Amino acid sequence: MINHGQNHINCQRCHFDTVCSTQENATERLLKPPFTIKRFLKLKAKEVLCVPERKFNHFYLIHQGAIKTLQIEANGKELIRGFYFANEVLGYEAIYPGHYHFSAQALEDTVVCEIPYEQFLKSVNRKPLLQKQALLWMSKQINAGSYLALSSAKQRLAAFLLDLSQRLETVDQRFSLPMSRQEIGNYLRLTAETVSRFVSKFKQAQLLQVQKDKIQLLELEQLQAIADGLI
Amino acid sequence: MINHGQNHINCQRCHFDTVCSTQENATERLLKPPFTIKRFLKLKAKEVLCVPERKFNHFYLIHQGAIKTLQIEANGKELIRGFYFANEVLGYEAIYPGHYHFSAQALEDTVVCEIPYEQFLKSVNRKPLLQKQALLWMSKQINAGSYLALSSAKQRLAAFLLDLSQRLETVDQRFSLPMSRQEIGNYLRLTAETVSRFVSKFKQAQLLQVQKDKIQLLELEQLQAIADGLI
DNA sequence: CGCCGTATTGAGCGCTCTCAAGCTAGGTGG
DNA sequence: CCACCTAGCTTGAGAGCGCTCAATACGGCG
Repeated sequence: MINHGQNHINCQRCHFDTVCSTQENATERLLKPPFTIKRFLKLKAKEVLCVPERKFNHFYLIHQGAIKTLQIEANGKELIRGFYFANEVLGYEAIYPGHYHFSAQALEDTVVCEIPYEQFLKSVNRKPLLQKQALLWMSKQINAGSYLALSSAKQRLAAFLLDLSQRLETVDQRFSLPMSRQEIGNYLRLTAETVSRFVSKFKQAQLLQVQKDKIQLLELEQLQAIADGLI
Repeated sequence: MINHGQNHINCQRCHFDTVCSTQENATERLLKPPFTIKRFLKLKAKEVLCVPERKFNHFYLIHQGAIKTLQIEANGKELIRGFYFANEVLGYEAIYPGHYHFSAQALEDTVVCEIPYEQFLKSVNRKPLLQKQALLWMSKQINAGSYLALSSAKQRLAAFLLDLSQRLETVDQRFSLPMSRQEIGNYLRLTAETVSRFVSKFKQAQLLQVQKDKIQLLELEQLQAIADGLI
């Protein structure tokens, strides 16, 4: 089950710091009704955060862990729409339809912060800087996963790995893949076998080291060249 | 060359009506410096609206016509990122990087309205409703072209045609394709030949009528079923 | 009418998928 | 401690979808 609580959370780098009651001074807090603006949810691996058709009311900021969003196609296939990691926000895509049209599921033990949209809107109206920030985040989201348009499996996989290594803010490009080969393939429109084959080829070419979910990118420039279709 | 002017433009359905000087009353106008908030640009077919690396300062609302955005990949291939039609806005994706990372080119004779971003931000701060609208539009943009993730050529093409027929607000699903087969393919990650082949197959199956760029969708449900991977 | 760019259609190839058989690592129970 | 089990990963062989290359048809325009 989802565990609510606020202990041991580091809010220092949160996008929503200016929305957040913990960041506001006493005067501001007195002007507002006595509710908690944010709420933490602790999810175990594989736990579901939201389901399709659920009304959109909240953003979810990932504090720790990883989330995947997915749709079930009419033909029954699972289609992964995105991965979300620490300091990223889930929910912008649900504003327009007014409901989530995807499921969101934790890939590993994860802590998210639930931010009421209405509260966010009110906060935005009082804070021009937050307004500007919100447009920036959403603009960033529009550009997310643009490498999915690349034509070959090799290109998309190389671009995906480079993207991960950036977003996970790794040291030495060393990180754990929180998702399975099947999930990577599903996201990149490839089969798990094809993902596995190209990971092996990259390993053989000494562009990376990999052992199950432990991976380290070694030759960033070459991987980038592959993503760019130059190799 | 780009022709500036404001004659014969219908602003009734514009997203930005509340930003627009022509919509504001005299009192509001007196409070502001004497500049034109919006400016119309008339583009001939194939004319370029913006180029990569140009600093982002403006949204472009398409009043009439059609625009494509494209990038040149490192390997020299043209990659079409999106099509924009009447009443759609180009530019949200450039907020975050701070510059356009694509070219935008008119597919046919086109009229766009240039809206300064800074002006837009100021307007947003005074108008909570516009604020809410802006988030809606950007959210919509995040979801745009989601059918590009579909796995087969047939699915993507069917979804594309259905998308066009909606966005062009056609009568009887009858419309003109403003882009070439090559451009469709380029957007859908297919070759022009593959596009042509499947258009022919759809025609043969009497799902649509087509003659060069004139097209009429006949069997929407069947096309949708194809897009859904059910056929 | 002839020219040229675009669209169509065909034949063969190659990349990615499908299906299937090992392999590995982690967990369980004797 | 090890045999066993299971889920996910790897690797191989063959098939099929979409690409490449090429020939032909169409249509707009000078």
